Amino acid sequence: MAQPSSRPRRLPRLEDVAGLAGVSHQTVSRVVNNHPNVSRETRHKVEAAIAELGYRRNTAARSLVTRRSQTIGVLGSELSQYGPANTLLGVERAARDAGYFVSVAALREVTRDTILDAVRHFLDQAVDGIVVIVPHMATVAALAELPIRVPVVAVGSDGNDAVGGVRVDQRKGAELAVRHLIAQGHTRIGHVAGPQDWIDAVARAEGWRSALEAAGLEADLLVEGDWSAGSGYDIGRRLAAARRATALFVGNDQMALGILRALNEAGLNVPTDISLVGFDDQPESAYFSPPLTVVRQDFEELGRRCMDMMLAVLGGEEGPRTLVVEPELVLRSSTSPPA
Amino acid sequence: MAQPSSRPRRLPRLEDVAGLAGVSHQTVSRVVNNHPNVSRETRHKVEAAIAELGYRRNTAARSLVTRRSQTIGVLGSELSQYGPANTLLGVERAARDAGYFVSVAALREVTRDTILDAVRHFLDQAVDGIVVIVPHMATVAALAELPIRVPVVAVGSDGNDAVGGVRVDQRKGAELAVRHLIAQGHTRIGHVAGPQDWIDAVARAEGWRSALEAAGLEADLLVEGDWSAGSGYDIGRRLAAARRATALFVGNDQMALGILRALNEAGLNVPTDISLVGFDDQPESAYFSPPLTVVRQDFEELGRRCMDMMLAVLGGEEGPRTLVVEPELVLRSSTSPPA
DNA sequence: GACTGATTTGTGAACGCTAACAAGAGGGCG
DNA sequence: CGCCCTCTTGTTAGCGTTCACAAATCAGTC
Repeated sequence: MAQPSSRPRRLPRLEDVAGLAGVSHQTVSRVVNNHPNVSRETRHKVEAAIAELGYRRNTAARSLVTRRSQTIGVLGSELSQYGPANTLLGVERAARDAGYFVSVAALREVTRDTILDAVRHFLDQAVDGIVVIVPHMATVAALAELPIRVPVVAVGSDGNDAVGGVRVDQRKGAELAVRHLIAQGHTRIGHVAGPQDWIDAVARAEGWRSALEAAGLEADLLVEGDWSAGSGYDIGRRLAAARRATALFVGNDQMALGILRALNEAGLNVPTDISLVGFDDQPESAYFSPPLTVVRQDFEELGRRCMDMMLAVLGGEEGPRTLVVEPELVLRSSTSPPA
Repeated sequence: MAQPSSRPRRLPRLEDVAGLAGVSHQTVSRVVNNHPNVSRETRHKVEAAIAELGYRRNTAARSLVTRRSQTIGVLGSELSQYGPANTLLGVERAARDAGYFVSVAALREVTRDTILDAVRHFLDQAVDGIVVIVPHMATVAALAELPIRVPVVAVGSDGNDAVGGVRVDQRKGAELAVRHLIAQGHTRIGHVAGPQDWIDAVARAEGWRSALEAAGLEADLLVEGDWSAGSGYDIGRRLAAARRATALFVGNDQMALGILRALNEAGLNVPTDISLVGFDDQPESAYFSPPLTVVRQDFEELGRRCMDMMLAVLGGEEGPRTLVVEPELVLRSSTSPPA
């Protein structure tokens, strides 16, 4: 329990444990690595010595010889936003549970160069795999460009033979939202999209379009924002003046908040005058005025799945290279039949 | 430029570069580490060889001998929230700029055990330092408990000789908010606090109290939430019914959102019936209905400062062990003189 | 009781790097 | 010319693991 009075100047190593247990360093190594061929008795002796000395194996020495670092690199952008942040958390949890370290590189700006730079950073660290949470179109292209020697799993992308993909079915989510509005009797349904260099933004716009077309409705009211509440506000003001739609499918919750604010200022009521559906379901959305009907995606689950796929690849499994998570429609009070 | 047709099976090492440049491996090492005593000519030869082979130094081998891993561990909780997430980003940026890797461990639950577990995780990785973004009271105590051999900087804590501290002056932020309300003529100013096992929550409550007392006003209306919009909503409903205060200083923006929703439902107007000040200033707060007056804290700057302090300590500097960042009051339309 | 095969343990050599020291080259000066 | 000093380069020995192999032990069998 108590610390030994004089602290040794170096951390104990295999050799020290071996000496105390009266075995060779190799035997200790076998115990530490759970090799089968160690007698019960020896194992106990060694474990006792390990406990007594507080031995922990040296990661650097280990990776030097195994050429594996037990580290997963997570390359992310917009990591302060609800979605990416929770995906990161999911990855971290699954990784640490599996005995991996998680190294993070955040991109402030997403360009070919910043991506390559971050990947180099990870390769310098000799990560065993890279999880990419950079939902831009540019990402996949940039990744394909450089000969990475380690497995890569990219969130939001479709998998291919070089890069695994785990994503939420954005298109389906969009269809859920739009079909709900159609079912309520809306016929003029607009879409406030995210920037079209984002994979998800494109997929959501496609889902919006396909759902409308399937119902024989016109898909002609699309405006592009930048995901921020501010851009939602600006768009909301314009839409309030035009009043062409009775319902809006909005690319994310933040823009929906800005739109809500603009409509409110313009004296329009949600949902009576205009219905609104958001996307993501951050915890706050349930407390907007009015509470926002949304398409929910489970980001943490997404992150966990990424890591599952990564572990499978690292384990040499041949499994699927792409994995799709289902979104879910959550009804609240920002939608109602048109007046 | 082009890849050599047959890719070597191993990555090049010092020896390979040395062979190509016609020098010893040690000279190459000197070039790589920017040692001064290398002739200009040799340096050029070596650099050319490095470039030709695409040599990158092996981190594991390097840390094995230097006993330094060039890695900073970031221990965080609530990392999906705006504040902690941005602090992490600040740390990451500063760390990567300084040539460090950033390893993350996220706590799902903050207890003595989970903290110790994560610290052990980092020590196994032989991190050079640990940045702690776990704004709970329990943190400092838990950290003090175990003999960590590396520098620790904790966000939100006051520094002591064992642990460096970088924090925003929460108390001052609270005072700014409350003084603003007092200046507008409010005399019944309540506080919706965060959980009192959070360092910041306590400091904000203290600031609220001290500002009121300094003005000779009663500090008797304090309710405790859990930071979430949901708890803000519940509290808001109760306060709307009681109507004891004409202004509320709210512990964070999310709770303010919930309160806004509750007051709205109750038919009360903000700011006419009740003024509201939030804390943090997440980007959305400017688009609440009405836009929220807040105390802003610069989380990314906070993270950068953490890393600055860490680098100073790692560099052997004796500098200050505690660092305070100033908050700022941002006026929007959720505050006005009482009716 | 020697032979076979499996199980358990030990030995030596990497892994790729840096630190410490040694050696060689060159310059200034008496 | 010889001495000392500085600058540059090379040599050797670890750092703490794991891997490949060798050796020792233990049964079981004829």
